[in-house]
Amino acid sequence: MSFCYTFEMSNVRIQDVAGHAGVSLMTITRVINNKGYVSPETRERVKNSIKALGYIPNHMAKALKNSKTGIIGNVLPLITTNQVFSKISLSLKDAALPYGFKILPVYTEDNPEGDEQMLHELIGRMVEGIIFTNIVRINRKAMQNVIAKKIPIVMLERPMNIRGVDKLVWDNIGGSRIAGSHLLARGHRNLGFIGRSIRGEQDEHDRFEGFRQRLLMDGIVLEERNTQFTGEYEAELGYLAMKRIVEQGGKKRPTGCYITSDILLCGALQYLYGQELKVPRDISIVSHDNTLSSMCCPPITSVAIPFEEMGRTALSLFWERREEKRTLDKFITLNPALVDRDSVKQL
Amino acid sequence: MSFCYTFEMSNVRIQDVAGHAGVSLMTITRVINNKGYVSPETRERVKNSIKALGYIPNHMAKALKNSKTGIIGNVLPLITTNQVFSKISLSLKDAALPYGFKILPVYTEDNPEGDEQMLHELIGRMVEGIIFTNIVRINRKAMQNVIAKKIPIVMLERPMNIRGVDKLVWDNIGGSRIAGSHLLARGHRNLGFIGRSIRGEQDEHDRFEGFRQRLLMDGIVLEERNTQFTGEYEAELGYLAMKRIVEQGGKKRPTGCYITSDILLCGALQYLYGQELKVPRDISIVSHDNTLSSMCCPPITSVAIPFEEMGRTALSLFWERREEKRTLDKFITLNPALVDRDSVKQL
DNA sequence: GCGGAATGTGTTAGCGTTAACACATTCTAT
DNA sequence: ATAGAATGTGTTAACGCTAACACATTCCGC
Repeated sequence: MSFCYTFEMSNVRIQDVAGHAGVSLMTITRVINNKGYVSPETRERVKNSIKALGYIPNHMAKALKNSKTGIIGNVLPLITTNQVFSKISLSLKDAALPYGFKILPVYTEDNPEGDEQMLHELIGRMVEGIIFTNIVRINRKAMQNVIAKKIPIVMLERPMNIRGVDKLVWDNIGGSRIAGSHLLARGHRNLGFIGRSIRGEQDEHDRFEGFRQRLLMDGIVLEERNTQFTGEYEAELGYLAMKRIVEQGGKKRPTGCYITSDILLCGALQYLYGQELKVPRDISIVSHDNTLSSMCCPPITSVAIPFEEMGRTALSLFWERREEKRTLDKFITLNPALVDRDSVKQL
Repeated sequence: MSFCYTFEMSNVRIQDVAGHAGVSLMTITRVINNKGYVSPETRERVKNSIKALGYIPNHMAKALKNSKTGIIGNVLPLITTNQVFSKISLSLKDAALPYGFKILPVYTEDNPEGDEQMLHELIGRMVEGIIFTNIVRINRKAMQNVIAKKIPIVMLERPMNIRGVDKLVWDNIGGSRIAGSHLLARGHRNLGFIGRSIRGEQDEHDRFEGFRQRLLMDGIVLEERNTQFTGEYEAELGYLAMKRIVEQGGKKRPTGCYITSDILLCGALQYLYGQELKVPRDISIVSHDNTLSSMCCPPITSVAIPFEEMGRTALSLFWERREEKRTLDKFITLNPALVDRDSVKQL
């Protein structure tokens, strides 16, 4: 009689707890949600019943009843080699915590139908906000349907041109300018550039333009043979790009080079390693992203993406629209900073 | 009258579609779920109404009604530098697709209370299975509560010793033996080892033991000064470990070295780079994980974790327990394979 | 021409939860 | 003493969906 077994029913409902504690189910809700009046004794009894039965609240039922899930969807491309995405996702998760929200990552399939399905997936799960990471080309109509539902939306890094959403990017032009300044400040005049593409997304275009323009400010023109566009972020393409720059340069090869992605950087360094060219002895290098650059041989000076600030800002944008009913779109640009790892030689 | 506006109500319910199409709501369900008889004309009309109203099924309500969510929880540690976890998570996602399941990643907080909360979170979301990645020390009682609910559970990489769950690991002993064999086959006799710890998790212990034993088979004893345990997977610690091995070895420093993690590898390579020691000219290296090793300078021969197979096997274990009502626990060990990148010199 | 199957649609109840209201009882201020 | 607030608990209906059942109508074989 006084033995207290833990009954492990497969599904303990509030109703069951109510029966066990000898009260109505509303009292249980009140204890769980800390709402309304419950006498201390009853509260204690209910708490014991909850423990005894191993009751676990059912989020689905709660969500259905309250139209609240406490979930923000995070749409991101599925790439494990590029840590940029996972770092952003992580920063979002951390930033969401104080607001009492959870981040639900979902991956783009990179086709218009998949987009629509993914958005339906999110809406169907009753997310209360959506944060898009690095998504450019999402089905426009599907997006507008979501916006019409008044769900706060934040677009990170590569926002699409659409109204009713907030945009948050870091300053790729500024970051690349900093990279250029750093190389110039240490006396480099003959410079190279390895990036993904100019005919691509805005961010990559900006990284090229920022660097080019900074050089121009000092009257330096980026030579065509020292400018390599790879088309994709792949180590192998970085390797080939650096190979071309070195081979085509001959004696006149650049003394310094800016590489717009740590993935490309890795490949480029592999080529240099094979050629017995040392950094920064034989060539100075600055990269962008600051993800893998700390792990490279040698560690590379890199333009750091402000991940934490990104997460925090994204969530405050979400919150403003949600709680403060802001309807005006915001477009925020964060400033990157250089992490110096001495991969640029003083000439 | 014939104009067809797209009404963007914030919440279109089946009921609304039913009203629009002039049928009862059951007919709508039948069309959506492709169940039961619906005449072609009615079906067409319903489909049009669904489109016109922009109806999106509510997963929460569905889940509540059907006790089915189509979601498998994936518990994993939150580390962005180590790609092992994200690669496993990705392989699970891909493997889950043909079964019609989605993977919901949740992160461990690394404290017993957090564990319990996280499990409650998953149960509350009505996941139909849980896959633990690299989780050793989870609140035992909380785990048993979950097992009692008959939710299929698979533990990957570092399974805890508990009944009622399936375990899936890769052969760390075998993998390290392969690493040893590779170095021995190319004539190396004076060998080094850099790993995390022997007093730690089983997997790291196995990686050490496998390597040590393979060497012993050829009568080679791993010298203590050539054996470095770092305690954590951090690049800096790999750097220091390699530094010690090289400095303490002097002229007798090892000709080859096995490093049990790509993170440690990166640090070790940075030290070698700084000392003008080239791989494999001055020292040969084999690593474990095959994540960053392809990005290193130079690319490093590595024991590859069979990520895809891991995902597929994990899901078939889940499926067996679920559909085929298997109750006997399974413990499966997968075999790693060496990816040769010529970072070991023939002596 | 009639029983049984196939076809097509509707009604009811309930998944687990909680807001809104209702109803007691006790306390407080005048 | 008594209105009104504070305290404590219960009842009802609904969130959006679908299984189970009910009820038509048409078709087919003998």
